[in-house]
Amino acid sequence: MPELPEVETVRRGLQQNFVGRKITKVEVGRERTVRRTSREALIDGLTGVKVLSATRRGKYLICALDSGQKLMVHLRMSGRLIIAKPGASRPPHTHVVLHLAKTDSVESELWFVDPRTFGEVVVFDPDKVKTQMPDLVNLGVDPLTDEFSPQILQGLFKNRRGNLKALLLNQHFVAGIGNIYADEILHLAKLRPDRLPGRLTTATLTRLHAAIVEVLNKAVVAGGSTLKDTQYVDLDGQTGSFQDEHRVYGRAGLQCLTCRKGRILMTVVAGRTTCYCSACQH
DNA sequence: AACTGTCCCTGCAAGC
DNA sequence: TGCTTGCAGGGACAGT
Repeated sequence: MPELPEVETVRRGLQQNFVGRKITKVEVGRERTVRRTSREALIDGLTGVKVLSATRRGKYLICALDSGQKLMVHLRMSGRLIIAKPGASRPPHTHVVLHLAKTDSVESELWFVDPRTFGEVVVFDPDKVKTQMPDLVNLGVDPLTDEFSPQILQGLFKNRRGNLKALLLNQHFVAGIGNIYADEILHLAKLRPDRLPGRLTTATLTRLHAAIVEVLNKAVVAGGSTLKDTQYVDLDGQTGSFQDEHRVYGRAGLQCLTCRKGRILMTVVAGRTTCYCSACQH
């Protein structure tokens, strides 16, 4: 499922294949994908417009447009952005198609494909972000920015109750961590998912901070994780390889690869399937 | 206020 | 074999 590393990989693809190009035509199939506004709003907002940049905040992709508006794409569970040649056969669940003007005499299309239809495509006015995109305003710190430090983490976790994993998954605190990377991060930091965030020492928080940065950066280098379930691929249709480096996710019942002593347990924490080592996570 | 549970949706896999 | 059932999960929202 697209989390920060997958979204960052897609962003890099957009940088290569989408930024600088002009959108000549917009097709919207399923209206649920544009539910925040409307089919007409997306078509009006994108037709004839040039793309200036592709940035990311947490799991949100944001492209600045020469109209002054911005394009937001969220892949949610099963969304994919694919660059394709005009006329290529579109996969099932291709809900939005952007036709791009020729560059170097090559025409192409950007497809938004999303079987589970949780994903979203929106054009919004940056001046009205508070009312049009409240979730974007309430987003926490992005862990791959310089702003993210052990001190910031300490401030966010201070006096927090609930459990550690739920806090990692809460996008209002740290933005971009989903279920897979939360489990991998907690394993690397040697912390149980049910630890109390407010009780962690400075040394432990420093270790957790380092684990967040390390896991996410390694996953970005690997091009994200592709699972059987959602078949995440990048803009060119390439799979990621970080699933080969997973140490706990999807390994329930197996021996721990890190300590070789414990077994990987599977429980439910914060309403999500959770895998951790019974021996080396405390 | 802060935390937990439910829902949205489809494809796939397990079980009868 | 062919059906039904359950599960996967990001984030909004309702409930406690």
